[in-house]
Amino acid sequence: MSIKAPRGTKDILPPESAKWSYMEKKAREICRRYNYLEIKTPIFEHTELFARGIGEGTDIVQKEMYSFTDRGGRSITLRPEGTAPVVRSFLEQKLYGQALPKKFFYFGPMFRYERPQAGRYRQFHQFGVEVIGSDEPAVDVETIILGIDFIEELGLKDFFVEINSIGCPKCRPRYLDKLKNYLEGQEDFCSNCQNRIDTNPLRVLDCKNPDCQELLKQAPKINDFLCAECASNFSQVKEGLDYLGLSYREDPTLVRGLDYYTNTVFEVKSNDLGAQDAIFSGGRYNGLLKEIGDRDIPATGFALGLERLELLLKEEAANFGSDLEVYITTIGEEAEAFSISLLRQIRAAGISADRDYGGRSIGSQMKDADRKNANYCLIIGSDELKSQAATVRNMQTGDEEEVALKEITNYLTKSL
RNA sequence: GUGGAUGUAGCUCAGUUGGUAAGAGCGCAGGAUUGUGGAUCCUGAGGCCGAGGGUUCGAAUCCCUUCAUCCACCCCA
Repeated sequence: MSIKAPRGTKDILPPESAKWSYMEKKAREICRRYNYLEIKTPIFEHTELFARGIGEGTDIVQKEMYSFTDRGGRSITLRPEGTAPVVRSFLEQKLYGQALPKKFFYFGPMFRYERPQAGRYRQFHQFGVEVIGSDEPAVDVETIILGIDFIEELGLKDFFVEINSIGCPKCRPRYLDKLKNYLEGQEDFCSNCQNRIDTNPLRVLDCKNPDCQELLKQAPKINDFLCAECASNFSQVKEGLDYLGLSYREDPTLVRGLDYYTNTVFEVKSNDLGAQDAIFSGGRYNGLLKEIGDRDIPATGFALGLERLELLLKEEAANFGSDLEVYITTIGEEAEAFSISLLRQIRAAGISADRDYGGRSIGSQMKDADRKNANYCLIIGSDELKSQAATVRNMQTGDEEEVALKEITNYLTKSL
């Protein structure tokens, strides 16, 4: 094999693909219950959308984007995340003229140029929700609990929620000043952190270096600097989560890698993943619509990594495949020819049915039926053609019964 | 982008100091059972030993390069 899938991409084959269908089906069902409607946006956008939306200084924009120049000389980027495109669409289609907020969900592939690792791919898939046009803490709470419902109904138990508020453009600068002052007074931060003190001091907070973490214990906490509005907003979010009985950890060092966040940010992590342990995360991005479209409209949402979720669903793979209901084995050419119309008739009745195409021995056909986990085998040979009946074999019990051909779909429908 | 580990049959893996070493199990195909699956037994197909180059009389084995995978860092979904 000379041509392989590009680095960081992968094929999703049966039976694994059944798990993906199941995850998507479940997500759609939850969204229906919460009255979130699907939005589909292009897989590529103008590079500028992400540069401005996500932030020029972020890792995503600086080193992770799949960007190229198209034949018309435009700079195009394969979307690295879903929020900026949804916001672009909202603004372009002038949805702000409708009753707000608008509640959307989306599915689809995202692209980031990174070294692949457990739970991290260059093409990966996200399920996300966005609520545009409300500043109510109740909306933040709703998106979080929607995501929690989703993963809980898929059977996940071993996860935890971390939340924080990173304030707004009114109160954050005051905090950043204080933080910067403190950080500059320390000598012993790692080189990475040293660089960030100037470029993005907030990001110093989530450095994983234990020495840095130690130094950060004394650092000023943003919670002490939130303006009255942000503080009230944050406590209402926490109150909402309390009402719902959702336990969470407040983590004052939780900040996000994307520039557009304001107020509430959160991450939901698993204990069963490797270093890439975030299942879904998000928060409020009240500044993004202004940044992209000069309209001051608040919004909030999250994105969930489907590959990571799928890793956590690995063990129950067997539950997601569906068995074949009927397998037709034939003996002789006449029976084989006849089975074509019988198959269609059975399939038309809504029953899944298949056959062997190799003209093989009855034994081989039965073996194939067994491998496909068929519930019933129909045996059609010259005897059956003569009597216009089929031998129906229950593959679990081995019991066999003669059933008239014109009764066959009724019989199968009742038995299955 | 940085560091470490690993690439041998469809899958999981053996392969000794470089020298009859291209192997096993599972899976697949056929048969024992030509009209009956699962168990057992028999037979068979399937490999450029990741790729390229080098050292050597001789390379799956040693060296270099490259590609890929896994893990960690960075960062995130």
